[in-house]
Amino acid sequence: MNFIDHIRTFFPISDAAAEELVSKSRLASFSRHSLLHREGDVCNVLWFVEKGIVRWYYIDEDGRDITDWFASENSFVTAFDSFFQRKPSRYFIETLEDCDLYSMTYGDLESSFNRFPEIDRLSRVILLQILEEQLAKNSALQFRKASQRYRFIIEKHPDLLRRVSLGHIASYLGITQETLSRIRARRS
Amino acid sequence: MNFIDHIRTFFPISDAAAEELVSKSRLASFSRHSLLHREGDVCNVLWFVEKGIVRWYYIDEDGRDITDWFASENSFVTAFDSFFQRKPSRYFIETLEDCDLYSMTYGDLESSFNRFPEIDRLSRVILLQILEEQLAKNSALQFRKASQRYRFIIEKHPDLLRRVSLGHIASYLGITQETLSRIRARRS
DNA sequence: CGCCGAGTTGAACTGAATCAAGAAACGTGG
DNA sequence: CCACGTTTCTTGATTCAGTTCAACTCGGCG
Repeated sequence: MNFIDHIRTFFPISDAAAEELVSKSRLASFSRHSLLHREGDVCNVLWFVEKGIVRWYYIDEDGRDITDWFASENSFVTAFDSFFQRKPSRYFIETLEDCDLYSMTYGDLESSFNRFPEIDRLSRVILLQILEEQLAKNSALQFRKASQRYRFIIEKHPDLLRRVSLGHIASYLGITQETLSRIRARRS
Repeated sequence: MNFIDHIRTFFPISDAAAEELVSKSRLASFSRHSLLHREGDVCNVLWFVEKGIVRWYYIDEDGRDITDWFASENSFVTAFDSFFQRKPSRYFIETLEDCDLYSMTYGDLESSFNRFPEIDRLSRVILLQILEEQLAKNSALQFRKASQRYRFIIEKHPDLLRRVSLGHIASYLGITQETLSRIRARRS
């Protein structure tokens, strides 16, 4: 599935603008455990996951590797704290499987913004989707106990359980791997 | 301070677009504990806090009232899960002090989008600010213990401690009021 | 065959929730 | 301006979920 088809499921983009986006993007393959973006860098690329899954994480004050987000097929990914605002990021992005990703540079997207106001609007819509998922994750984790957090994954992102290692999921949920393992054992 | 002045601190808006926004917005006063928006409604208004402080919260599955966000002077507020996407919200918004708020309806903003692409872009920039604060809050809370969460408030939002009741801050931090009270007692 | 990463299991410890009771602050009306 | 009720905050005792640390299992792979 091409990313234009995906966009059209939620945003009525014109053929001209679609053409523009396609001409500015290119498809590339990455083997698993490729580092797409590194903390401290200004992120210059917006990716769209055609196939595979990537992980978005940071290293906290205590040196722990904490997963903030996963993006699998039909998701846009970039260092959202960096890409649009052109400043160094605190996140890393890595592939967890072999991936096929469309990519687009900031410069190209910027010039598309100027020529097609609807692309500007599209980017707002995508940001809203991201924001909304963040809010949903927040309320699923804040103040909830481990078993409820696990249920969140089961209900909202069941595919992750099959594709991602337990340790990454545990840090995504804000619990330890051991606790997640025990919870999963209880209900099986 | 007018909201146009605030916008101009981070976005170079033209006089024409500024004029448009001013003409579409109006200033109103609300006494403390006014309910600006209710769960289940589609939020029709974007507010800008000229004076005062508002709280953004939801009721979770167990019936607990959980504060997700505070907005004080020079912040934009709306039900971000509802306003742009025109669907029912799961959040409430209420004033915590007597407030002066600029407001703008969705319809007016929508028509401004069409006439001024830069307003479209401005809204994207504002969304990014919101998203980034959410990300920062996430990483400040996820996996951190109560005393570290408290430090987050002290460092990033010290004014809140003076203006907002302890119970609201505790739920914002994802801990109980009793725990917050004890932490605060330890260091003072 | 033996190593290695990923997952499981166990035991001890601990931070925070819960429940319950008081103290302090606030504001409303007499 | 005081008195009362309400809300907000503090303090204490108990309980429990989840972390930590450590050992062990399992399956794949060189």
